[in-house]
Amino acid sequence: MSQPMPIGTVSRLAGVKVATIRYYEGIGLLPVPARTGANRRGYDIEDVRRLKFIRHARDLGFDLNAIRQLLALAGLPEQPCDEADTIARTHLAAVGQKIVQLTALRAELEAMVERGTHGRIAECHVIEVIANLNE
Amino acid sequence: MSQPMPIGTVSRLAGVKVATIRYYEGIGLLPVPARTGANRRGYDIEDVRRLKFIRHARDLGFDLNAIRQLLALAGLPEQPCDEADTIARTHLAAVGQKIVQLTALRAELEAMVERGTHGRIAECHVIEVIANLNE
DNA sequence: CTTGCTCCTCTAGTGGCTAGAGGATGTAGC
DNA sequence: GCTACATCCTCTAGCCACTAGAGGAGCAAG
Repeated sequence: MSQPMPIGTVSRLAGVKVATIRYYEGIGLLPVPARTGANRRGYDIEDVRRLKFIRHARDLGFDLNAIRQLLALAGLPEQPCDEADTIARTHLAAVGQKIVQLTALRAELEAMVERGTHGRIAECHVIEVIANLNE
Repeated sequence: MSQPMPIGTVSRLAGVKVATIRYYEGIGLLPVPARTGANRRGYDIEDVRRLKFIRHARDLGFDLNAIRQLLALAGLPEQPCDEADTIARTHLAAVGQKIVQLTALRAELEAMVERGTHGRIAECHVIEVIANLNE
């Protein structure tokens, strides 16, 4: 068997910070690793794979709860993949919603900023708009 | 002079929750109000205006730090409004950035989800993509 | 043997609130 | 006056996903 890796190595290989790895262990997202004689955590390739999975899912915007479920599913190759699909679709819908919101927001901000930067605060369009927004 | 309003009334008028008003007071965003004999906060119209300003700015996505600056500027009508404009433009740029990011994300999620929901986890496209994302 | 890196644990902070405990006061109806 | 009930008070802790830092132990190279 291969030597266990120290946390710093796993961190580099998986692209996840040392502190974050310990955090994931604390919340039960990563299994508690064996310790060396000097009380250091020892990891193997499987841990690196799991951390990469987590990081990729984070990059895709999944929250840790969703990732917890996805990890559980990934460990059951015979199960149907409906559930994983549902998680992904739900997230996709949320991202779409967010884009819609932000796009509306951007339009409002653009309208607000459009008029030039000249003048005193007393006539400042930005301040005015915020002060008098409908309702 | 008008009677001071209790916090619940201000809350209703400004559309800001009671707990949030107290929170804003705690972080110095809202001036510490006078108290009635029974130790209750007493507010006036000016406080309602300020809270509405804060809420509108929050709705526009400004963070409390930016709002703190905008409030300070709003109180100086003779100052030039460049600074307020800059704050708004900076925020607008951030929103634009976020939209770009989320749009890219959405494309990735769409590609991931596109293939049907059929099959076992072992062939699940969603899990596969997350497990093997580049790098 | 010293320097400097990595590792350990533990605590507290980030932003912007929200929820709840536990108690005092005010108001309305009877 | 009494009884509900709403509203107010303070204080603490929780949310999410980390991050930062203190304070100390161990390990490898020169």
